[in-house]
Amino acid sequence: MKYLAEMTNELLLFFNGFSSWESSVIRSSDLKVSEAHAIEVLGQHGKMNMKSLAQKLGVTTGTTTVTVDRLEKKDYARRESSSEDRRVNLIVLTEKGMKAFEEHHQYHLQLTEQMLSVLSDTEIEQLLNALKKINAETF
Amino acid sequence: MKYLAEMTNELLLFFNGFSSWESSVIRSSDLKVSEAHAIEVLGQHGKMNMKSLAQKLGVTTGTTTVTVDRLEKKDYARRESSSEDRRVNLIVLTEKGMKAFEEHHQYHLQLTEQMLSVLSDTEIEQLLNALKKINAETF
DNA sequence: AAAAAAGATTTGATTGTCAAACTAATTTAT
DNA sequence: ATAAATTAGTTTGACAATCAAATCTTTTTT
Repeated sequence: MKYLAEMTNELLLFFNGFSSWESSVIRSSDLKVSEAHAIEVLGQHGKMNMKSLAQKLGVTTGTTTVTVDRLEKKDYARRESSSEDRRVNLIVLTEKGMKAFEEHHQYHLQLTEQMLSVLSDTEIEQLLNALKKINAETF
Repeated sequence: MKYLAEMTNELLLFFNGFSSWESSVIRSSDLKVSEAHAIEVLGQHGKMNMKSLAQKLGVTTGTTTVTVDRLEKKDYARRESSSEDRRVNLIVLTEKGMKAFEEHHQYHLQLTEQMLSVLSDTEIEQLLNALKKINAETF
C-alpha cells in the first residue's frame, strides 16, 4: 500500500499528541488519571455496573473497585444496589461528578475545534466520514 | 460549528480504540508498558539523552531513570556516556531492543492497514492530508 | 438441595509515577 | 580564574495504578 508508512507515522503522532494533551488536562484538575477515566465513561454511557465499567476502562474489576471507592470518598460517584440482582452495584455520577464530566467534555470540544480550525468545511466532512467508517469497522 | 459534537465523539472512540489495542499488544509481549513506550521512542528517533527521552515520554527524568535501568537489565537498551559532556547519558537500543521495536512497528503497520482497508484510495489521501495538517498545527 | 457460575471485593505483589533532595559536571559572572 | 549558578542524571520516599488469585455473596443450573 502506497501511504502505509507515512500514514502510520501520522497516526502515531496524532495519538501521542492526544494522549499528552489528555494527561495534562487531567493533571490540572483535582482528579487522578484513573478517576478521570472512570468519570468520562460514566458520563458518556450513564449508570452501569462494576463489570461493564471495568470492561470499558480496560482494567480488572479489582482495579475498578479501588477507583470507585475513591470516587465515592471524594463524592464524584456513588454505588446504588440493584433491585433485580443483589450482587450488582450500579455506579452513578453525583452532581459533582456530572459537573466534572461536563467540564472535561468542554475541553474535548475545545480541542476538537482547535484541530478542525486548520481544515476547510469539505475536509471536515471528509474526515468525519473516514473516522466513522474506521470506528465502525475496526474498533 | 456544525459537526463539533459528532466529531468529538468519533475522535474519542478513535483514541480509545487505539489505546486499548496498544495495551493489549504490549501486554502480549514480555515488556512492561513503560518499557515498551521507551523502546518505541528510541526506535523512532534513535539515540538520545535521558532528558529528551523523558520529554518525549511525557514523564520526569526520575521515572525515566527507572525505566532505562530495567531496559538495561533486560538487555533491550544501554547507556553510552557522551564524549562531549560527561554529565550526559545517551540511551541506545541493543540488537534485542531494535528487534523488539521492529516487531512492535509491524503491529502498527498492520493496524493501519486494517483501518485503511475500509477506505478508498481517494479517502486515504484525504485522511492523510487532514492528519498532516492537524499534527503540524495542533500537536 | 447441591453444585456451578457470576458480580464484586479483598489481598499481596509488582509497576508507574512524582516531587524533592542530591551528586557530578559544565557554564556564567565577576 | 574561581565562586556561583545551572544542567544532566540519580536516588529516595511516598502514592497511584494495576493484576492475579482467593474470597464472599447471591443467582442459576443441574
